[in-house]
Amino acid sequence: MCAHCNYQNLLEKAGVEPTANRLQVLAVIGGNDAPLTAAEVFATIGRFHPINRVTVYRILDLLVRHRVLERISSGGRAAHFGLAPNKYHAPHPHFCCSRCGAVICLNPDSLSIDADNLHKTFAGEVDRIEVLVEGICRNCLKQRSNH
Amino acid sequence: MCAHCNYQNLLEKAGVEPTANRLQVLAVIGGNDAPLTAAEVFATIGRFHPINRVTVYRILDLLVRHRVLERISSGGRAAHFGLAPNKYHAPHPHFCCSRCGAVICLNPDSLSIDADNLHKTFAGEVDRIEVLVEGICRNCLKQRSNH
DNA sequence: GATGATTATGCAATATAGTTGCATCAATGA
DNA sequence: TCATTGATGCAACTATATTGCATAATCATC
Repeated sequence: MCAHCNYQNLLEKAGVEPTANRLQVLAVIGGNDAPLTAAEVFATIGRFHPINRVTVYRILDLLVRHRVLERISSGGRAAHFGLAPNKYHAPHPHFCCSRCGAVICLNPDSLSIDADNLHKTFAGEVDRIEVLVEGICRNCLKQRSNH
Repeated sequence: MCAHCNYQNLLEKAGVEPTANRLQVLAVIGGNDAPLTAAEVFATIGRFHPINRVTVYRILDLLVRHRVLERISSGGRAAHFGLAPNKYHAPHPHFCCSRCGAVICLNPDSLSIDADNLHKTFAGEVDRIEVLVEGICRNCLKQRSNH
């Protein structure tokens, strides 16, 4: 767990019951340095506690709606989930390897975005700006040069 | 068709045979002001020419690999496809309405990104930076205020 | 042209990711 | 204790995408 995050508190502040399953989901996601898919969360929890696949989907949905988690579009088919930005976690872009599919978090200040123009001119409501960097990851580059 | 794009040329320059199906796919996508899903491309072409669903998927894949099209992560489940940026089409962010799922193209200069830091420090290869703005579109805002 | 190789397409089956409907269980308040 | 609400489980289902293999079209060579 990150020193600043008490998962129980996070859930309560967001207005959702801190059930055992929800705490599990949050702990698994918070304990990883990269966003995870629903299937990964399910498999990880399932190694120690029985839980239903659908329950995982429902909890992920709920926590995204309550802004505890954020849903990250990964380039691939499955959505990834990470802790939502908050006081202690700055929003940051994600990298997605188009060869192996790995999704990793980038440093919050690796990119800077100026969205003034958007906010001034866009007629809808802007909730979130997601940045996805696509390319070939370090490992895949290495492998590619090995033949 | 956009004045600057001859689809036949686009395909030839990209090194792919300009078959009738490929031209169809490209024309449908190029003729729309917002990126389309595979299903939408399939349905649109299918109104006039018989084509197989799988063929559409394969053509989309091929054209993305050859950088004629770009795959846009839409927040929702289905990928969207638009013309890839080129001399005449600046890369631009996309907006995705979290209520109705609509995906629309934003003005290229509604956002400006500084990626120097990323390029200087990231150990992998960066091919593309995708920006997805999430929120509520104008129409949905209007509907929401109507009750 | 005819012939063989390569590429493109079609079709059926399958895989993957996510969703729905309904039953049950647990917690909460009257 | 009972009724109500919310959380979870389970099975079936939907949407999206992919695979394997057969056929058709195209291209290069004779």
